[in-house]
Amino acid sequence: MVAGVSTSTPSSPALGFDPIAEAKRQWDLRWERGSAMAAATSIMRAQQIVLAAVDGALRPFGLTFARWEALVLLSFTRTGSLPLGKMGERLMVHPTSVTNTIDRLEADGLVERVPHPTDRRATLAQITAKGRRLALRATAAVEAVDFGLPALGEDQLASLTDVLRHLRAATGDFPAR
Amino acid sequence: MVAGVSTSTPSSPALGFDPIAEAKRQWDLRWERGSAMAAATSIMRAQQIVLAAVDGALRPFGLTFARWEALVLLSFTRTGSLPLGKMGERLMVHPTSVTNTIDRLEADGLVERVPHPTDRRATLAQITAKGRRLALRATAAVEAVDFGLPALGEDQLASLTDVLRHLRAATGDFPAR
DNA sequence: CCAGAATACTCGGGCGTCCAACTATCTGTC
DNA sequence: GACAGATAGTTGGACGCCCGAGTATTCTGG
Repeated sequence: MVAGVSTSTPSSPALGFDPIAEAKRQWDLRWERGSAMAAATSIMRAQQIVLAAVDGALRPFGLTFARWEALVLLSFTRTGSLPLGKMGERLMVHPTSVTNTIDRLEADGLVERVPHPTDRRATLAQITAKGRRLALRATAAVEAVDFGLPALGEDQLASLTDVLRHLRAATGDFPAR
Repeated sequence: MVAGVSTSTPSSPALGFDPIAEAKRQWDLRWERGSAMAAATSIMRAQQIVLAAVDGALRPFGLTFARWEALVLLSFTRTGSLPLGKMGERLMVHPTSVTNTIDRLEADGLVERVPHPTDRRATLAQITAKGRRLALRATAAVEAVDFGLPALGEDQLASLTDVLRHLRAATGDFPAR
């Protein structure tokens, strides 16, 4: 988790109000930076929602968001393989997370570990034929739920991605140029 | 973890480009809904960034985002206590997560479990004096890092919260009215 | 050419989140 | 008043994420 495997939203809306709006109201009464508090909390919650929707769509295929992302990344490459380190960079996760993800994909026969041809330190993850087939079907399912964002229009999606790109750039996700 | 305790961004920007922009480019060549893919991925990554920043700020106090949120929620109430179930609703997390969070806060003497006065099924989490003191100091630290969003302006924060509110409303986080 | 630094990956541990299942208790209805 | 159903919380298991530390290999400067 950020996050384990989840299928649905944790709790039903037993509340009669927006919990984040309420938190911001309370916050503004006492401290500073209420807007940042509300935005940060919204991001945390949005991640839960997206993850739950996508994981739910992937469950029938025995995949999770993390494993599916790795599979798709490999299927995008020319050779169907990538050093684990490169995968970590592209997926923006810690090296140990890649090890974990590939462990599980390999156990399911969707990926194979093969030695790097020239660098004996490195290991390549190679997608299998079975992995390619599953990736295609799973991807259709993820598209079908619109990545957990069916409620947003094209302009909202663009706005979201744009604002978050500023955040990522400032945090060093990629050279701000 | 959603997500364990993290202090910094996982990998340095060894890449010369934006991984999400690159993924969208590749995606648009093959499938549909590239905008949703990019937005969803951005949300996932933004959550990691925010969590890492806030957890880092809270580390000196022995707290995490989840535990700090719970502590602040209790400190906002009139009596300094709340049934665990209510906390789950407000924090928008699964009941078992609340149990876990309160377990750890209680182990540190920041919270106490007390029986509900009228409902013997329920348990109240009661913030202690020590908990109140720590919450104040920890909150200052979280404000100091701007909730992990120092790069965003007031308008960007508002835009972000607004778009994500649509998403949450559509997903049933609260009555859309 | 070789020692020290850097890089690639793995292992063990900790944390947070969810689900399924279970116990205890309350509530509504006949 | 009794029973079925709903509600509150916990336990055990699975997953993903991170960090610190350790091994193997490659790179680099004197």
